[in-house]
Amino acid sequence: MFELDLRSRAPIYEQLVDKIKELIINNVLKPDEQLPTVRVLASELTINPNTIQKAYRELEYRGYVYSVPGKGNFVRATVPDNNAARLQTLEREVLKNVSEMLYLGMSPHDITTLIQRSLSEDKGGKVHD
Amino acid sequence: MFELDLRSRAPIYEQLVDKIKELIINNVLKPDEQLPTVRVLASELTINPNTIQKAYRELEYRGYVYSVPGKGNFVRATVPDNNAARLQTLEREVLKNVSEMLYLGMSPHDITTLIQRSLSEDKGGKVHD
DNA sequence: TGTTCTGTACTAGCATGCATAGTACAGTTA
DNA sequence: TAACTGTACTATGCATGCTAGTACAGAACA
Repeated sequence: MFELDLRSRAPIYEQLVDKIKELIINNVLKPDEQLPTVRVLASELTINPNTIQKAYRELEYRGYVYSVPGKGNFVRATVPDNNAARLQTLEREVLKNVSEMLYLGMSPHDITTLIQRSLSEDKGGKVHD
Repeated sequence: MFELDLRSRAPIYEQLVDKIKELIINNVLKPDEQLPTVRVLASELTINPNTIQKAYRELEYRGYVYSVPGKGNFVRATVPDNNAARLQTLEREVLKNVSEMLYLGMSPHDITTLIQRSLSEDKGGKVHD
């Protein structure tokens, strides 16, 4: 399903959360689609099932996944609702990154191009199909 | 000088690195300006001097600071030179953040406005004549 | 019904890393 | 010389990530 960097400083469960969240955002994992079971994914990635479960619980807490005991974990159709705080964090992050890009010598024009490209390349759930 | 979040999951020395780097990028700390000494900053923030030193060493390794034994730590005038890899990381990060902003319902127009605003608000740490 | 899948909830142990305290030494400056 | 500076150690306490192992309840199905 994806790769992990076991040598990274970032905890495995957090890498899992990040990658799965990304797949959901980019509509690779569709709403109500079942995720791999805890045990299956654990044996595929050769890590401990507890680590997978920790990632799934975190994803559920953040509103990206719901779990049905006895059945499995599934992609939530609705977008998490505390957008305001999250959006504010994202904005700050982007501003900081843009500042550093300028500091490192990237031109405002190239930065604008980068953003426009990402806006038109949106893989979002509403387009395609 | 700044505040720390002792309850954060992020290590103190890493918060220090991040904040000082930000001050340098935004030209609040000018080139060749002396940073607070290890011991002074430690007592101001009521943390251990070793933690400050760890942050300063990290900043030196990343090219933002140089240290003169017996004198102190100073802001480096030149921009770090392995820009390519760092810029690539920043680009990926920005693309990911923009994707999530779209997913959370922010409009492309608002995102564009945000970026343009940050580009014109540049505090010009480095002028690339 | 019984089997096997699913999620969930524990305990325990190990390794790693952060932060601390403490001590020490060399270079710089007044 | 005295009082700064950075730097380099050791040792300790503590939190956390990850693992192993065990156990139990709900769901699906032959």
